Amino acid sequence: MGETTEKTGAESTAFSNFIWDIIDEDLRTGRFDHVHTRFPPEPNGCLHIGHAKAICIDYGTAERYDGLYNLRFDDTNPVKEEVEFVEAIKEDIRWLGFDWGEREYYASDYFEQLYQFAVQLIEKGKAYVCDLSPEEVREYRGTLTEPGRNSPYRDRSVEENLDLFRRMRAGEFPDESRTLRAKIDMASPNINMRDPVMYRILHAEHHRTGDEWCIYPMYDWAHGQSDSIEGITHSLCSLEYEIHRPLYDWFLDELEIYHPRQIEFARLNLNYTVMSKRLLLRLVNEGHVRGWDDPRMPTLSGLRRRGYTPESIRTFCDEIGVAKADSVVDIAMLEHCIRDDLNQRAPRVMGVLRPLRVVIDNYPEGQVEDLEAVNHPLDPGMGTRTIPFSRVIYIERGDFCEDPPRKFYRLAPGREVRLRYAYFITCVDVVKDESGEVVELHCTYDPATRGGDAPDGRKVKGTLHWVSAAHAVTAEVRLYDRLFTQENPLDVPEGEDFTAFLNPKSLQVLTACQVEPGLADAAVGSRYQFERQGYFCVDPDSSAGKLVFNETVPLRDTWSKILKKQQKNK
RNA sequence: UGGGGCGUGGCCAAGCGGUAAGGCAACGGACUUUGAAUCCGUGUAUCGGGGGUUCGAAUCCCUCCGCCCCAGCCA
Repeated sequence: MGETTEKTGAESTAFSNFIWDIIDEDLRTGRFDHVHTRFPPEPNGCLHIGHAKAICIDYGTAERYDGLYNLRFDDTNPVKEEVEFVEAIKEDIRWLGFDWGEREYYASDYFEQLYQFAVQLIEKGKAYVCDLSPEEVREYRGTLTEPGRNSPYRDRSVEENLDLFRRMRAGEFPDESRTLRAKIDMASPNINMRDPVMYRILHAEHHRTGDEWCIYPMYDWAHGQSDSIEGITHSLCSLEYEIHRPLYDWFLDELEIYHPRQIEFARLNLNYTVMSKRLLLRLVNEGHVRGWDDPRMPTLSGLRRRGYTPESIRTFCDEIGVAKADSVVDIAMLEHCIRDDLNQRAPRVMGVLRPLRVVIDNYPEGQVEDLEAVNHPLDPGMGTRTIPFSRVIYIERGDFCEDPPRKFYRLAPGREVRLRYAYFITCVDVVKDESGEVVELHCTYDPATRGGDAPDGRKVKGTLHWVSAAHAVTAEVRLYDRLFTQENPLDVPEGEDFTAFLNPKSLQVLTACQVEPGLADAAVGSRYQFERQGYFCVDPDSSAGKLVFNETVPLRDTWSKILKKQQKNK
């Protein structure tokens, strides 16, 4: 992002993190003379914003040091992984703005090499075929406080192990009947070192290798060697792998192959949402959301559909920083990033979400005026447009109050306000239905205030957005709120489930919204600021004649704070 | 409980022995044809607690406390 390593002192301080400190040191001491990273997703689900953080760290670090980065799918478990996810993941990463070029790899590319590595370990007497059942393996492993016991198959001869392992590969044994295990130390205080499984038998079809294999490497056995094969210098990963590092070191050292340096950082947590593929999958499968790309989901596809820009997500990832402390980032930080980005780039339009009909009594029947409006008050380069004005318009229901509270400076009986880019109007009458609900307003306008300025210099406090009733386009607008009502949805009472905290009002659909006519042909994905309301994005559900908008994020709303304070003081 | 990590204002997070950056949030005010944006301003931070070393410690040592992770033939 325009950052170079030649920064001023202030900038380089602001952008430092402990990973870069380590890499600086590695480069200085000559441990490495370049930087090559990788992002290693498992294709078993969609990427979420937590992955975006990891990608920005992995790829951003490589960019910072003018190095390379790989994309490698950790596809070592055929029963969980699907091609659809590899495609979705690639799309998400590209959308985020990263290009891995030709360096797209798969752990499955290394299956044969990994097999040969395993044979090497067997030959060194460092791995053995174990016939213990899954339950027995668990029993033999011991507990956190008690050491494990050696497997009775631990001392098989090299020849027997070689033969058995070959036959495992040949498909002679059923699933779960045997495993290949590393011979390390069943008494290690680090449970990962208690003869971990390297291969398991899985008669399952793999999305890339088909039925070529019926034994598959465990992640722990595949990961470090994959990094080594690819010449990764800095293997950046999340904290939970820290305790696996001794195992990765052991494998690499026993194999005597190139040794990357692993550095662990804390994964991203956001309040009011969940960030695990398993839970996200449940939300999808149980129908709590409409899919992985539901705009309420923290998935990249969801955020994209919601209207988030890739730039805003990358800025967010930069701003939250990188550290080793577990933390929960306030969703307000993310919202700030998208507002900041959209404020600069989104053209402004007017759209009335909850229309209230207003008749301007003294405006000539049948007359239509084209009024000029700027597309972006901060960027004249974005040009202007015209908006039709006529005798009957719609304003926002919330912009009228019959008995206004203090400091309410919108429309009320007898009050004058400005219609943006149009005229000053004064409310002269309120029409209600039998139930007492306001259904229509009558106003008068001041012809001298065309464009929104009064020649006599009189001021109005309020400016309202509006739309001409005869010209407006009807649209559906989907308003979103946080998916969960509780900051930490996982902090559930006994017997409860995180779904208990699902926010019933996370989606609100408004079907009778009226937007300015220029929006009729808005392209799917285009983003706008509906003035005084928020940022909206055209949803793919839109079709010719049917516009659907997603609310990306509302504008900050000082008035609602004032109101809340007033009510509290009562 | 064994092991591995982590604890800096409400939330992130700099800091690496010389006397606590920045962002978000919050709260004032200015400005305003978006109650937006923008601009100004506002925090006594027990640097998890307690000892110690030092002229001087968030930074070094000791100790205690709290939180997270590991007992998948998941990744």
